[in-house]
Amino acid sequence: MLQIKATSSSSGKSAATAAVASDRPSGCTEGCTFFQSGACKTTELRGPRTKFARRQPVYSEGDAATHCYRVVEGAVRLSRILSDGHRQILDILMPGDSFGLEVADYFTATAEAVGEVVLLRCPRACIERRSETDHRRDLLVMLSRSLTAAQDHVAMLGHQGAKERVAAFLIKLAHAQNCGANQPLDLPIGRQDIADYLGLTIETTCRTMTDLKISQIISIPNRSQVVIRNFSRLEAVAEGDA
Amino acid sequence: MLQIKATSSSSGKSAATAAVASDRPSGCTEGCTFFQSGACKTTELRGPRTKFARRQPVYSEGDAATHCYRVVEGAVRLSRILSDGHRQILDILMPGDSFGLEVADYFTATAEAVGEVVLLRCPRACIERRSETDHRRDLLVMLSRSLTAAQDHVAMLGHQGAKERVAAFLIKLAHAQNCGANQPLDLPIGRQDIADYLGLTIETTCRTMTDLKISQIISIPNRSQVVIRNFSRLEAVAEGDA
DNA sequence: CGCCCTATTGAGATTCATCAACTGCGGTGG
DNA sequence: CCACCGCAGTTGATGAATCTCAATAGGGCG
Repeated sequence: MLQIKATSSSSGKSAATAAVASDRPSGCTEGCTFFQSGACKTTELRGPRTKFARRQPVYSEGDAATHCYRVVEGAVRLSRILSDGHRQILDILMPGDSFGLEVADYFTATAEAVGEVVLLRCPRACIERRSETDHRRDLLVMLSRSLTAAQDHVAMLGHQGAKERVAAFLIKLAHAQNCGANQPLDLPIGRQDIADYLGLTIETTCRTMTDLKISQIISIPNRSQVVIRNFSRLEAVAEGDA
Repeated sequence: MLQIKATSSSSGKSAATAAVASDRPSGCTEGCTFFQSGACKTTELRGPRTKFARRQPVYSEGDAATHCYRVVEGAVRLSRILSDGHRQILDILMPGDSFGLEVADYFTATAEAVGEVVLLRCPRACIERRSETDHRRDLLVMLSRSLTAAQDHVAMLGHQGAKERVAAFLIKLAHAQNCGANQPLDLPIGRQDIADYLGLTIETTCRTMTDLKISQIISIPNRSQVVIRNFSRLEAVAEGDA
């Protein structure tokens, strides 16, 4: 299996290279809306932005946790390389999602831009300093959401088969994109990434998708799009009523 | 397979029955040290305590999230029942661990006492009200720790085989109990619980443990204890160098 | 046009789940 | 004290699902 090794040196300021706006080391000031609308997925966000190119690491596992981020445009994948060389994708972050919120000195996962990505970037010092209740609360909400997502992930990996996993993934994507039946659904990541997210091999992922295609539940116009033909049958597959 | 159905009605105040101390609905006051020493695992904690008997639910999935908790004595298991009836244990909480911190209206998992358990119980209103920076920060630390634990869990379930999972579980337990080689390690939960935590069947869990025993890596004096004979070999197994 | 990379399909090996039987221990009651 | 029961754990045999290795296809780009 093709294993994607860490695509960057694991040390140091991987994020600094593509900074678009200067980040004042003392924290984001009046302009920054990082904490605003913590519960809102689609908001115009002001404040220092940073752009990342395809495959560029935002930060790597072990880097000093100096900033936290929110996705404005594009998608980011959170992953870890396990000791056996395999990669586990912990989360796919879409616009509105926050990450890097760990209250720890060093990041415990690697964050990489999937395609072109625009991020809102907030120095950790900012969080320490800002004591306004609302901001703190928003931070709690974001962390809490990440926790629930991780627990959902655990539940899925624990006792579900390949069909259930792939179906659940497609449904989750459809919800995130607000995409109904018979509308094209964009896959933000490739097959290998999907496989690493679902804890499967790329082959099993492929086969399962073709099975769904043969069953007329989805169609696959091209490699980066899927159309859900029959939502309820897809949901049935996700529930294990295959 | 024996499936443990939710052991309580899924509605309402499952936690109230065994309350030892009265909980003032307006929040825990001066006496409560829920937030103190958020980073410390072994601390004397003051404040309202609650005792739970073996198998008693602390709260159930779907209950209103009115309180959060910290384990003082004993162990608590966090679990979900999946749509196919299977159970996934999300976490085993030991003394010092906090849970129920979700910033949501309803709990997304069930918490049950494994044996006799003593908990510290803090009304959610308390969190909303207390704006002291340190408390907020402690809450963030606790949530952050839960998130990292869940991500570790995901990484394990994603790409590891049965041997790796069981070995990693034993090592994790040993660390939690500060237990070295050739010392008896207490298993706080039974085989079925271990299996549900590791995403395996009880049979596979058993077999894997006997394999470890045959390999002289561990010994099993009785069903609730394990002795790690060779720590480094166990670690090797956990890393996949079986 | 040809190359590269990703995705797909095929065949065989391996692991784990499933179904089923049995063991060992603790408690209960004759 | 022993017989019995019940439960948690263990072991065995089998099959299904997934991984692995290998070959092929297809799309984008110089």
